[in-house]
Amino acid sequence: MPELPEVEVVKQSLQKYILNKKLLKIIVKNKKLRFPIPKYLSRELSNQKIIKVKRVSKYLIIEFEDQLFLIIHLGMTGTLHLLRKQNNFKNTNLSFYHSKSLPKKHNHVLFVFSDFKIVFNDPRRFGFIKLFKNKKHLNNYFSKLGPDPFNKAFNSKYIRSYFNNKKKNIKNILLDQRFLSGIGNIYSSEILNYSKINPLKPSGKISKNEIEKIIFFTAKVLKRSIKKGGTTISDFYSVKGNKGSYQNEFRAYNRQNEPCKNERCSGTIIKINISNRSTYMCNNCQK
DNA sequence: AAGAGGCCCTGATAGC
DNA sequence: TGCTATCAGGGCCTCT
Repeated sequence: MPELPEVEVVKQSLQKYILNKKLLKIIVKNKKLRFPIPKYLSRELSNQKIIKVKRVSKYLIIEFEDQLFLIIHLGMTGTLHLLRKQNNFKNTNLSFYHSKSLPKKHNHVLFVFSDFKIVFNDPRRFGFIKLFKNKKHLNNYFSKLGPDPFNKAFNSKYIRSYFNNKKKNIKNILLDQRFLSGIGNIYSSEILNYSKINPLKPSGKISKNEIEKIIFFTAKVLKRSIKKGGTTISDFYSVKGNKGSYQNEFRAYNRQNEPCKNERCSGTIIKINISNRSTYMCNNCQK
């Protein structure tokens, strides 16, 4: 599910609550995720202070003191939820935790802080959590990823040399995290519709002008989506439980049989299948 | 060696 | 209040 904008939204909301806070402990309710959650996680991270919250590609990186780096990938359906502690019962010591959006099932991990908890929920279990004990191991893990779309390294020269005679179609290239990190199935369709490029076009045949469009619209689409709180199709929420609204601005994704929104285009959005994934494109202007 | 395809998993929805 | 098939935001692995 979550692509770069959604992970960025989660990062920004998460950071408000956990930055400079001490994690008391981690409770693992169900260790079965994409990779099993290691047993030593709570032991290593208990009573450690969080000094930085970052996003790299579709990964969240929570940095603790003493070179401990916790990586969270949300997979298709992973979400983080804030549970606030509230003391609303006068004359008693009773307290309860409140969340705006916490599902009842598939709450895998609880990160416990002094007056709130963060819950990692993931029905499909494609998400995962990893711990790296020094920066070298962390950097090594990310070394195969292509540039972030907002990084200057994602430029015309880099793209041209990467595309160099490649036969792989442009849609699959955009999804390839070794080329560019952070784009997924929704935003690849959006970017190619704005850029008026056929998703099946071999990347080696993409013109210099089209490369400029890809750079421009990638930044435009992703920034706009972050501004709108990401895309919520069914179950994406910020840590605070807010839904995104970028789905209201879709130009291609989920719009089959509807008119293309590009200026002076009378085409229709169609749904095609590329490598077993739905792809949306205009049958007129995406050449 | 690049590229295609299978697979991991649960839940929602459509059609019978 | 059935059953079955299909599809869903990702990415790793294997095979050719």
